[in-house]
Amino acid sequence: MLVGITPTFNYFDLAQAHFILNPEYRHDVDTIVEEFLGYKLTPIPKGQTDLFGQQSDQELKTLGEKAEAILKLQPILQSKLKEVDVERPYVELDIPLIKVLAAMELEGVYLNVAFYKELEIEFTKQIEEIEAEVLKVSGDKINLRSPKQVGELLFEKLQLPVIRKTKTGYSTDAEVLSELVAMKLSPIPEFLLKYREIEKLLSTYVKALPLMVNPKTHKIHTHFQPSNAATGRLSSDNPNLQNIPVRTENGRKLRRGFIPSPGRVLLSADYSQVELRLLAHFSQDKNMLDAFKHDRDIHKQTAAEIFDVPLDQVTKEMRNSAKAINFGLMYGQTSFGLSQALHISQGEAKKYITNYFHKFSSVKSYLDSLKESAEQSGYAITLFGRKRFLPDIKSTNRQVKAMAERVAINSPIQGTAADIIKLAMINIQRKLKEENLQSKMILQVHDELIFDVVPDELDQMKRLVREQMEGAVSLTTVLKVEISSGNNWYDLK
DNA sequence: CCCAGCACGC
DNA sequence: GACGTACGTGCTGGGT
Repeated sequence: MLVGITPTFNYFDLAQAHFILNPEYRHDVDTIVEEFLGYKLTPIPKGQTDLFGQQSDQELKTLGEKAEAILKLQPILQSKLKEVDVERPYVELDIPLIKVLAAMELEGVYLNVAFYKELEIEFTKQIEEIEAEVLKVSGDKINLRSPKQVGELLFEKLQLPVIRKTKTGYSTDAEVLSELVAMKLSPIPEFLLKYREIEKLLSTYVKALPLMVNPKTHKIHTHFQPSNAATGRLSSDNPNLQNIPVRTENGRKLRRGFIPSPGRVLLSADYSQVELRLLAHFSQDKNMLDAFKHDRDIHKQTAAEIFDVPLDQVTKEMRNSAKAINFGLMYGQTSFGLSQALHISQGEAKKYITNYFHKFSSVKSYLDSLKESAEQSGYAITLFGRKRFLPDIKSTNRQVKAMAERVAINSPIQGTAADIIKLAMINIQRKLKEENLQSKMILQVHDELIFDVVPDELDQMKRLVREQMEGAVSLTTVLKVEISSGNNWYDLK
């Protein structure tokens, strides 16, 4: 499509078929040929991948061999899809999504480069100020980007207490630094936290993104990878537009640089609590279904249940604890993990979890059933029949088995959410064409879609997008979508 | 060139 | 006694 070739027939996609068959593997032609045909392709020499340049006879032969292999593989993989009973996600989701993703990539998104240049100056100044402050206190000049040198400064020179070690030395991550800040033994840890925040923003986003603007289109064209995440999610790279900061105010500012086409506006639509709603649907837990039915604050509702207080007596701390439990549920979190997240004792965390499962007993039995079914069948499966094979679920190594059990819990939930938004994207793209709309879908961030919208179409777009996202599937719980529009990504909140 | 450590998102 | 929450991408430093 990027070179002007648009397939209009029902095409076969080798990588995607292989991804559906076994999402954890690599999906390049060479690997698949070895796996299914049992021989090795002649390697294509570096720098000879330009299909439209001059080719020597040897190069043509090598390329021909590859094309022949793909042709041979098609019927083999297609019957395998049938045999493994995974045709549905292939035919209904992943194949129709390919053209949608190509259109989104080609469309791209505008970046306000001048704004990023200003941010670069501002952040660079801050970095230099922090470097000067640290130098003032510590005496010698070190590279603050080096965890090794930072560790030596904190734990040898300054003799601060070692909180945790890594494989290679002292741990200096944000959690460690925060603990050191709380001890008030030195001003340095606080400086380091600030330094890390700003340096991350500078190196990964502020300096990097302007370099990714295409000189012809003046837009950023991310690549959506449809076969990189084992749960069926998409990933985004070159650049990754699925991890643009939002948590800190400094970081969130970067979203002001993502702007609509001239004369247009951005529109975002995100699924509210989609994974917890899926958990409610799958488990059929009365308490949870009821909370969503009345569109209550799910974390507050959970807190009221586990702390056994009326809704209006739920404190911020109680809600926060409940939120951590809800979050951890879907990942198979342990009492240790929860205790770390909430800064409480492991015994206390264990009580929270026990109490949760007492009140939400169907959730407990559902999560147990996921483990049992994975052990029995050998795979985890989504609502649309996407499978993820889990051989480790039978491991005698407890740690390995425990990891597989967490995957057995998480994959059906995360994967079903991915299936649902894929279906919504396919349907939205079809509707945009049917209704002859000029607005474009440009980004997907797992539970959120972003559109570049013609102002005259705004009301129609809001209605269409909500309808397609909320109506993608019919569940015991309703799916809820939150919509907003604005003149840049920051304002979509 | 690769790995470790770290940090950003959902 | 160790382990300890899913899925990703990408930066820098440091050793080979």
